[in-house]
Amino acid sequence: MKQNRKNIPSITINRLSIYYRCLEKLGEIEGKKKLKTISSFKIAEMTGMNPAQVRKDLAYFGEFGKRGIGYPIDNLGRELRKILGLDKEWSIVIAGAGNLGKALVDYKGFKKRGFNVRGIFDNSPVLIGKKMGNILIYDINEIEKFIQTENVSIGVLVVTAHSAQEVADKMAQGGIKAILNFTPTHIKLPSDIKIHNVDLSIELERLTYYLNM
Amino acid sequence: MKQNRKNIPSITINRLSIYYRCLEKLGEIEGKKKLKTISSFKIAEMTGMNPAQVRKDLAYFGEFGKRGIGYPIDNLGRELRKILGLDKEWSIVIAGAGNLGKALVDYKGFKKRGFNVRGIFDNSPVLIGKKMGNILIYDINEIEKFIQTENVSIGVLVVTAHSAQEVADKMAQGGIKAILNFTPTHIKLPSDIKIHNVDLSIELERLTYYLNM
DNA sequence: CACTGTGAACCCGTTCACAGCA
DNA sequence: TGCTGTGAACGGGTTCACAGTG
Repeated sequence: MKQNRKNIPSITINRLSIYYRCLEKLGEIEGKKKLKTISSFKIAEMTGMNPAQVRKDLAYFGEFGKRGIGYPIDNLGRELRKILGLDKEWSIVIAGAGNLGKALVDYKGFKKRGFNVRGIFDNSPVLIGKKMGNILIYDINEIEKFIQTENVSIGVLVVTAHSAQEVADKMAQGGIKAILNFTPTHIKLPSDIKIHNVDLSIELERLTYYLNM
Repeated sequence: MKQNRKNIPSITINRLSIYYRCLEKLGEIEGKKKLKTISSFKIAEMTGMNPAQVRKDLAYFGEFGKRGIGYPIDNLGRELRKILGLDKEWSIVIAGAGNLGKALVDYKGFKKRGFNVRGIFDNSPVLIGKKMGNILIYDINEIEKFIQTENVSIGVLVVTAHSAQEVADKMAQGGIKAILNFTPTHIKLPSDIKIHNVDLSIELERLTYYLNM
C-alpha cells in the first residue's frame, strides 16, 4: 500500500468499486479477445468518469499502470480486490426479515464478493425458527451473543425506523465493527463503529426535486 | 423560491430530505407537547449535521426562520414538501419483479410521499399477468407504451445487470423523465433524463474497505 | 438574549497540463 | 508516440464568525 490510506477522498472508495465492476465486465465480455491492458480513458468511458480522476484514484494505492500502455487488467483486478478487502470472507448478519431483508439475502452480488450471511434476526415469533432463502431466522434478542460468538463484523439494519437504534445498540454490544443502515433513523454509536446509511426515500426525493424544478 | 435553484449544492437536496424526516419524527413523538419551533442546533443534533450547514441549506430556498426563535415546524415542513415536490403525486413504474422489486412495491415510505406505483414490468411469462402486492405485472415490452399513455415520470430499474441498458432505452423511448437505477450497470441516456444510481455492493464494499485498513 | 442569515475563509475533491517513461 | 503519475490551479461545498433581528 502506497500511502497509509489517510488523505484519500472517501468517494474514491466508491469509484474503486465501480472500476472493479468494470474490469469484471471486461473479463466476461471479452473472454475470447482477452484484452491484456486497459487505459484510464477506456475505464472512464465505460463508467462515466473523467480519465484524470481514474488515474488519480488508482495512484493513491500504487503505480499499477505502465506509461504508454495502460493498466494490466488481471493485476489491477487483483489489487482492487485486495484494497477493497474482497479477497477475504466477511460474516454478516441481517436484522429484519422483511422484504428488503429477503432481497438482500438472495442478492447474488453478496456471495460473489465474499459476503457470507450468517443469520437473520427478527422479533416476530411467526418467523423465528423459519428459514429465508436457506438462512435461519433467529430471535432478535440473540443477536448480541451471536455476533460475539460467531465473530460477525458487519450488520445490516432493515428493521423498522423506531426500533433501529435499539437493534443497533445490541449489535454494538455484541462487538459489531460496521453497520449498513437502511432505516431512515440517524444511528448514534461509538465512533469506532463504522456506519453507512442508505435511504431509499432520499434517493427518490432527489429525483422529484429535480423533476419539480 | 428564493433563487432559481442554480448554485445549490446537489448534496443539499439529500439533506433537505433528512431534515424533513426529522420534522416528521418530531410531529410523531411530541404529539402532546406540540413544539412550535425548532432551532438549527436541534435539527443538527438530531441528524448528525453541523448547525451552520442546516441554516445555509434552508436559506437557499427562503427565510423560513425567525432570529432568536428558530424555525416554525409546521411551516418548515410544508415548505420542504413543496421544495422536494412531495406535495404532488408521482407515477412510477418498476422494471423487474424480483425480490428487490417486491421490497420496493411494499415499501411504505413510497405511498406516504406521494409515490404511486402504477405497474411492474418483467419478461418472465410466469409472472406476467400476476400481481405483486396489489400491483399488476405487465410484459416488459409494453413498458414504453405504458409510460407514454399513462404519463409516468419515474422508472425504477431492478432488472439484471445485462438487460439494464436495454430496458432503460425502452423507458427513454416512452418518455420517462427520471430513472432510479439499482443495477450495477452504467446507463447511458440523453442528458435531459435524470439518472440516479444506488448500488448495494458498493455500499458494502465501502465498509469492507474501512474494516480492512 | 437567542438564534437566523450570510459574506469570507477554509478545506477538499476535481480537473488541467505536463513531465516522465515504456 | 501513447499513456501514466502528479503538482498546480480551479471550483465547489463546509465551516466560521458575526451582523442583524424578533
